[in-house]
Amino acid sequence: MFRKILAAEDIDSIHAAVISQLDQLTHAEIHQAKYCDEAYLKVKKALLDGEPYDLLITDLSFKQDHRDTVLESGEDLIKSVKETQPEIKVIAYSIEDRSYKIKALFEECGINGYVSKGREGSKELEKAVIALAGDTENYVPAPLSNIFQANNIIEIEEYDLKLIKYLSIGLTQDEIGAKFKKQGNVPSSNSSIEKRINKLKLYFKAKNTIHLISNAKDLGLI
Amino acid sequence: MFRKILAAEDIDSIHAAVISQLDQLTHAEIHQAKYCDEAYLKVKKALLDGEPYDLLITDLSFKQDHRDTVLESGEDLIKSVKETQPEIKVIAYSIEDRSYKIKALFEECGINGYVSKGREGSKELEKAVIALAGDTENYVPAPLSNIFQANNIIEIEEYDLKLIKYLSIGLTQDEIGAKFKKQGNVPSSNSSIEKRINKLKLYFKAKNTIHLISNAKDLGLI
DNA sequence: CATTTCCTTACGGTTTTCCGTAAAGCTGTT
DNA sequence: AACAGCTTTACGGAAAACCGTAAGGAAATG
Repeated sequence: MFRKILAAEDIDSIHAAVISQLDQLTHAEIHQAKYCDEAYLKVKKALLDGEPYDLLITDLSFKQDHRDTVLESGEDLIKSVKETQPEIKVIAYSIEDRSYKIKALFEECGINGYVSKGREGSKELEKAVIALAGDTENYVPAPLSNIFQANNIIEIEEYDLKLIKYLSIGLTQDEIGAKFKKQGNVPSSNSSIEKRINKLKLYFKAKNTIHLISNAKDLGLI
Repeated sequence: MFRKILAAEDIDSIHAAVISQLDQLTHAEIHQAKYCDEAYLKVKKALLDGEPYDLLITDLSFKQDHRDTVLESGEDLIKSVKETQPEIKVIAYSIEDRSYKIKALFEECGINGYVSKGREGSKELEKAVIALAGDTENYVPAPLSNIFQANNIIEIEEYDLKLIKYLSIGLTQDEIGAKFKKQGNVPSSNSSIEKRINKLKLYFKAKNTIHLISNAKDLGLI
């Protein structure tokens, strides 16, 4: 079983529930964080002190408040943590239930378990913790186990999502190209971006970019 | 203080936290519901039995699952409950933090208190419960108290709504003009439509039309 | 190593949007 | 009738998006 657990979550109600639950389930030392940055610093410090966490349970979305923050989302946090301490186990605990998003979490952020907040969230969380405490490498809840079957659903990648997001916040294709270049993200040429948007328009049966973004919003992609 | 409280919420973690909190705070009989329909039935039954609830605390969004449901959202639930038992106090407890949405909850659903889930959600909830238990009619958390000041009301007419809707389904400004002409809707010239879109962009602080539609969707206008 | 294939980039021409200015029309006042 | 104030319409140039075609490059195949 785990010895030292960090729970990152900004909604205090959930926080309280998760902690009391972990307390009953394990004998671990349980710490908490209400901000991504805070969580990251704790992970880092624990590692330096030679007493690293062996499990991180984190939400994905954190509200912004007055504080200046470096890490803005659970995804950012997970990536940073996994860079610092690759062997740590991470469970994402979020309201998110879109399978392609969850798939991306496993593939791009390297999470080891996903639990969807909901009517049976606590039970699922418990199962995930127990599974990962054993020798299970990745825990995917049963109803989602199909997400890794090859070509199942949409083939929208991180890149497309980013593109759509940038469009939706009012950036021009030029600006998006510049942004991608800065991020070292390819393809980044105006031409490619244009082409990609075109593909997306075909895919989503949109007449123009406005329509595309409108559809993407309806589908909950952004 | 309240004697009988119903808490409706689908995320079990939050549920547990809210209930244990209410338990400590009040001597009330506390019931729970994980579905809108379930909550509504409980309110109705309690009323018929002559032992009505005097406080309902509810989330706004409930996940869909296998069940067939009549009421699909917290708003629906609140409206139905207030019709059935107008004097019941209702606190909405949600992640929502857009002030115009919250304002609408007070004005259209008749809620008596709003608490935003977040880092201090529990404390706020406690304050709201205490305030409403006294003779306070409506409890609005301090950071939102400005939402009822007149001048931030949105002045969007039917015409603008139609315009935004047409844009969102991919029509060009030309096409929209033609459509308006056919409907005998003025103004219908390209120039006027252009100008109107411009005003809307200013109003919604949008950089371009894509951004405008994106914002309009976020605001729930369409 | 040559060839094929796929992806990225470049470019030119057309359409649509964007933006400012100005004319035309309508209304109410003096 | 003259005038001011407002809305609608018209128009022209700049910017951005749209669309097709083609060149350049990298990886894969034989």
